[in-house]
Amino acid sequence: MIYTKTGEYAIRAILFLARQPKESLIMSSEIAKSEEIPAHYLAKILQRMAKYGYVDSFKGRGGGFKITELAKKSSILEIVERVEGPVINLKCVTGLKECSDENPCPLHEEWAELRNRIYNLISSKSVQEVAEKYSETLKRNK
Amino acid sequence: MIYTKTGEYAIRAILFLARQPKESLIMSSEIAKSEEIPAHYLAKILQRMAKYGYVDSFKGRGGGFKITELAKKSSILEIVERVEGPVINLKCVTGLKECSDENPCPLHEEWAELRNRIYNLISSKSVQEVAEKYSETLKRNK
DNA sequence: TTTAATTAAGATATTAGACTCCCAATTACA
DNA sequence: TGTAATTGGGAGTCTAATATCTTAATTAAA
Ligand code: SF4
Ligand code: SF4
Repeated sequence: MIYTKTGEYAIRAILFLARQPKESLIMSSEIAKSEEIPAHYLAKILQRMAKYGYVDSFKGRGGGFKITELAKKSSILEIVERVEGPVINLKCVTGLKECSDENPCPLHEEWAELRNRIYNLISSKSVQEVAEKYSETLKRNK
Repeated sequence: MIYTKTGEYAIRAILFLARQPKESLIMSSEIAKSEEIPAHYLAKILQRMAKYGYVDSFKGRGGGFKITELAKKSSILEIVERVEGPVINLKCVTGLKECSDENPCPLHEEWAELRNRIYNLISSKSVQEVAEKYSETLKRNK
C-alpha cells in the first residue's frame, strides 16, 4: 500500500461520489456501506474533506455529500496528501538510511525511475478522468 | 516506504554485516550505532534473524553476529518477508477495494507493470550482490 | 411544533508497531 | 574463580493510526 487507510478511504469515497449522478446527495452511511468502510471513521474523513473543499455537505434530513468541482479537477495524489498528512512515504524501496546522493545503493537508479512513474501515475490524471473511465468499464461489463 | 521499520532495520543490518571482512564478529550494539538503529530493538531483530538462519550468533564476551551463506544468497524481499510477516503490502497504488479482475480501475494496467518491476528489483538480486556493488561505490567515493 | 434524519464535533477505546527494560544464560578474560 | 561483556528472551511502555461512541446542531417532514 502506498498510502494509509485514511488516504485509501478518502480516495474510494471521492471516486464513489464522482460516479454518482450530477447533483445527487449521498449519505455518509451509504458510501460506507457500498465501499465497506467503517461508517463513523468515514464520517470523520468526509468532515475533513468538506473543510478542504473536496465535498459539499448538507446537514439534516435529506442531507448528504456531493463532490465539488475542485475535487474533480484534483489528482488522487493531491487529495491523499491533503487528507493523510504532508507526504506519501515513497522515499525508497529499500528504505536504507545509508544512502546519499554521492553514495547511492545499487538499487537506486531503477528505483528512482519507478518512484517517478508511480508519482506520475497518481498525479497526472484528475479524479474526474479516473472516475469516468472506471464507470465505462463497469458499464461494459454489466 | 515499501516495508515497515522492522524490515528496513533487518535489511540495513544484514547489508552492513555483508560488507564486513569475512568471519569477523560484529556486536549488535556496533551495528546499531553505525546504522543509527535503536539498539535494543535491533537486538530483537537480530535474534529473530539468528533463528531464521540469516545470521550466526555468538554469546558471551567477544561474541557478536556474522552473516550466513543463506542470507548472502537470499534476496532482500525474502528476508524482509520473513522478518516482518507474510507479505509486503504492495497490492495497489490506489488501494481501491472496488477493483476486480473483470473491473480493473483505469490505473491498473500501468500499476501492475510497476508493481512487478518493484518486486523484481528487490527479489532478483542477492544480498551479496547488492552489498558488493555498494562497497565498490563507497570505495570509489572515498 | 414535534419528531426523525442527517452532519459536526469531541471524547474514548482498540490495536499494532516501535521501542525500552530487566534479568538469565553464556563466554572470555583478569 | 570471579567479573565483565555479550546474546537470549520475556514483559512492559509509548505512540499513532484506526475505530467507536455520544451528544449537539441543523434541517425536512409529519
Ligand atoms: S540509494 Fe536510493 S534506492 Fe538506495 S537506499 Fe537510498 S534512496 Fe533507496
Ligand atoms: S484495479 Fe489495480 S490499480 Fe486499480 S484499485 Fe484494483 S489493484 Fe489497484
